[in-house]
Amino acid sequence: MNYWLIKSEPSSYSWSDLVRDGKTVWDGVRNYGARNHIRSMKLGELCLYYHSNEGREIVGVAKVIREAFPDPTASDPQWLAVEVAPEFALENPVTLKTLKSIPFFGQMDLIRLSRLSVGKVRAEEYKKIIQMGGKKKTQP
DNA sequence: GCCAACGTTGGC
DNA sequence: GCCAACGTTGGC
Repeated sequence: MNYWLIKSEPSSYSWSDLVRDGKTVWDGVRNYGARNHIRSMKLGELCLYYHSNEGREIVGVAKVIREAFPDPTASDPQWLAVEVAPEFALENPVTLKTLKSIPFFGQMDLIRLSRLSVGKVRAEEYKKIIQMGGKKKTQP
């Protein structure tokens, strides 16, 4: 079981958009590192959902409901997409600032490679973030 | 709005 | 194959 972190600017597609839609195709990734991560995503694996630029915080967790397939928005079939659905929201979003202030999280892709749109998350990191944020029971 | 980090492109 | 120029992303 792997854990991931997927980034989106709320102005283009926010967590609440995902909740409203029930699921979405995670497309538009045009970076080799991120693409490799998408390729390793397995059905049922969980992704921290991070809002970049506005908010700069992890707001919820999404689940992979379809494994990698050619990105329908790309003309080149090498680019891949997955499909994700909302799993649960966080009671208290965990901000980038908080993560940066705790040395434990210093190894995260999110911190080290700030431009990577799909990053890997260690199980311990995932657990701690959920602990800190708290599962929201009424969502989605 | 600025700038650092990083990826991509193109000239040589 | 190197490297400068340029574009994009994302934090601040």
